[in-house]
Amino acid sequence: MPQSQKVTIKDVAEAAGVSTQTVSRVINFRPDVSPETKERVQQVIEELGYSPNVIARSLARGQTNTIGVIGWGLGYFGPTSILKGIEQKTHELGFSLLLSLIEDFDPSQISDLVNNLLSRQVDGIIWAVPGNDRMIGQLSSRFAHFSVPIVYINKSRRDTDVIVALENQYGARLATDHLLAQGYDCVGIITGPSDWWEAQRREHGWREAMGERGFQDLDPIKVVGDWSAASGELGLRQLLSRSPQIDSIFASNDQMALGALRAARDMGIEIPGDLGIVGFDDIPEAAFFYPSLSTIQQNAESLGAIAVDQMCNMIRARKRGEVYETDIVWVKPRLVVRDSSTR
Amino acid sequence: MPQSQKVTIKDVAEAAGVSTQTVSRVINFRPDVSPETKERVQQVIEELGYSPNVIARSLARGQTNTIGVIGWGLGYFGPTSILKGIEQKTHELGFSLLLSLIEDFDPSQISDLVNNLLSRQVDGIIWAVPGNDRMIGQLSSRFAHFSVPIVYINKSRRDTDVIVALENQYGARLATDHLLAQGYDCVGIITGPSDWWEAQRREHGWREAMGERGFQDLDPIKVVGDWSAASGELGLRQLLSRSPQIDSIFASNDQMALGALRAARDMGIEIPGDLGIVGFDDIPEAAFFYPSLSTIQQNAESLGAIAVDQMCNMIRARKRGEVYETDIVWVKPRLVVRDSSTR
DNA sequence: CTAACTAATGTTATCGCTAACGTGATCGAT
DNA sequence: ATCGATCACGTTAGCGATAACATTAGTTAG
Repeated sequence: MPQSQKVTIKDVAEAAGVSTQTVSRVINFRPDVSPETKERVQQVIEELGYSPNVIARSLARGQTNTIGVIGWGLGYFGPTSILKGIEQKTHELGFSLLLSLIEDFDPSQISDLVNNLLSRQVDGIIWAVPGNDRMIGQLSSRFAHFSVPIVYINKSRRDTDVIVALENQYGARLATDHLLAQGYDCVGIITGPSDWWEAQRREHGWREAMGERGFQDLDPIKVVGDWSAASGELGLRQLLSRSPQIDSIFASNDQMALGALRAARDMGIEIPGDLGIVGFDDIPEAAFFYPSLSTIQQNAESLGAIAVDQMCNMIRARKRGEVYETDIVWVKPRLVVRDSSTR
Repeated sequence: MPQSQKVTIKDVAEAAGVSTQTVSRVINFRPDVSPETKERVQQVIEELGYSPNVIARSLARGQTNTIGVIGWGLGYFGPTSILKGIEQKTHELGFSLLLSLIEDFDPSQISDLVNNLLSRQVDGIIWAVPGNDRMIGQLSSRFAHFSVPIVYINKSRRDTDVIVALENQYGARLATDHLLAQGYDCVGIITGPSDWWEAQRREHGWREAMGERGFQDLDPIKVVGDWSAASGELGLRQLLSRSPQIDSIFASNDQMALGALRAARDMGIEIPGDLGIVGFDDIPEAAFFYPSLSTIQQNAESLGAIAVDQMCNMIRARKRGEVYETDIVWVKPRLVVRDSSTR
């Protein structure tokens, strides 16, 4: 029968006829308690429905077992999956997760958020905001002197950081090479906003593949979207009116690919016959688009999980006074072939 | 130049030549500090880069300004939007958010999660797990004696709870009535799992509308899905082979509607000509399906925001020793008409 | 048989902050 | 002059736990 009002370690100690320290030893599984005392205390704990006040413990220990996450883009599949992975791993490792989401990239707001997390004494911070690179640059230097470890997900290399990142460039190569191998000749791109790291890397992979194929001036067969389906729809129209030789499209995410699919259909272009399309992300709906969408599958959840792992390593190292070697962990995406790119 | 290592209120007090209590007064905007002292202290705070330790404050005040959220279904549009709404409102009101996600409905795991949140001294808990009703019944009674307020999102009425819920039944009526008004005669349903509250309410709304239209035995024109596009695809096939008179479909969410769209196309059924379809949720992609999907739009973010508002009211009331009247807040969805249902 | 050790427990001080109460100074009203 | 307010602070005692040290038996070695 757990009580509704606060039972403290003191209450337990009194009821069991021992000191609070002994109770503390029991709940922390310290060795030097006699079996009888231990049992008695545990029984009292049970009876009183005691559970330790983690806040008080945090203050005494100087460690909260909490990590802060700064995220963006719930509503997009990738970021959401990353968050999911983070949450799972966090709990698995016995930490709690303090979540902050940002809407835009206002540096002062972000500063406030970080300070907020720090004053809540988080043991570490995971930066799970996909990358406006310029702005992250600013942050990085601000974060540099912080007292807690930081792990970044999907940001470009800088020297002093731990980063977990998807091989976006490799994924884009997979997509482009696949289209070329299918017999398409000219692969256009609908890319994400140009200051996003992810967009840059994906474009870079596409440029690489196309360059090797002998294409010189790639700008006419590229258009910039904003990750939305609407921008994909518009993008395809622009691309085809500008460069009719395009016979296939690599879209930097599945939403934009969906928009392109739609535009093609409205223009009477047959897919995959007249035009091949490959997306990026493998959102769950992709297999049910018509035609089903070939895409690059990224295991975003594992990105999040790895980030948490790294974080805990850093926390542990720091506690022991060691320095955790900064590192970058790469995660490979893979190609999923469906109907939209096979003729 | 903020320091990287801990500056405490004591350091500030010493540097400013006042007592810690005075510093405390300044940082808490208490009135009884002289302007000069206040300024001096603020300056020292600035210089030292002091920011209060929220953990210590929480312990002293007996309030953490943190709310715990138990969520499910990141990856589904509705639940994710709810979480987004919760996060926004939470920060707007100056609270922090401790996030726990569950995968399945294992009662003991859930008990652990809740206890975990409680031992972290959250000021309140928001239950944002869509509803397996039976299982929530069990929880409710366990939660009853807890010391913190709880707000449920989308659960059926019980006497002692505060609930924020979408009018699912009303939404389903909108969808069904719309199809009937468009001249479709027999509206079949692909519903969600039958122990989900949302699925039940949506089915109920459909039954009501169909009942008024004179339909007696509705079971043959109903099929149960699991919210996934795959189940929607399968569902439509089953439905049509069992009851060929069906000329339109209300799908309990947009993913299943997408699956149905796909099945229809594969079977050579023309939409909306031969078959009308309406979904539920209005996921961002819905407008770009082919044909674009008519659906019931729910403002899930506001559901989350309202829940947080309610929560804070309860917290405030409790602090003042008042009892917050338990209540249920209904949010109305609306119909969005697109191509899949207009002939 | 005593010094030295171990095992099992208790005491004290702190973690960083705030609530509650205490104090001296100033000031207008009686 | 005296009193009670008010102001502007300081002091003390926690919040609920843990770390570090102290203590008391009982055990072992020499």
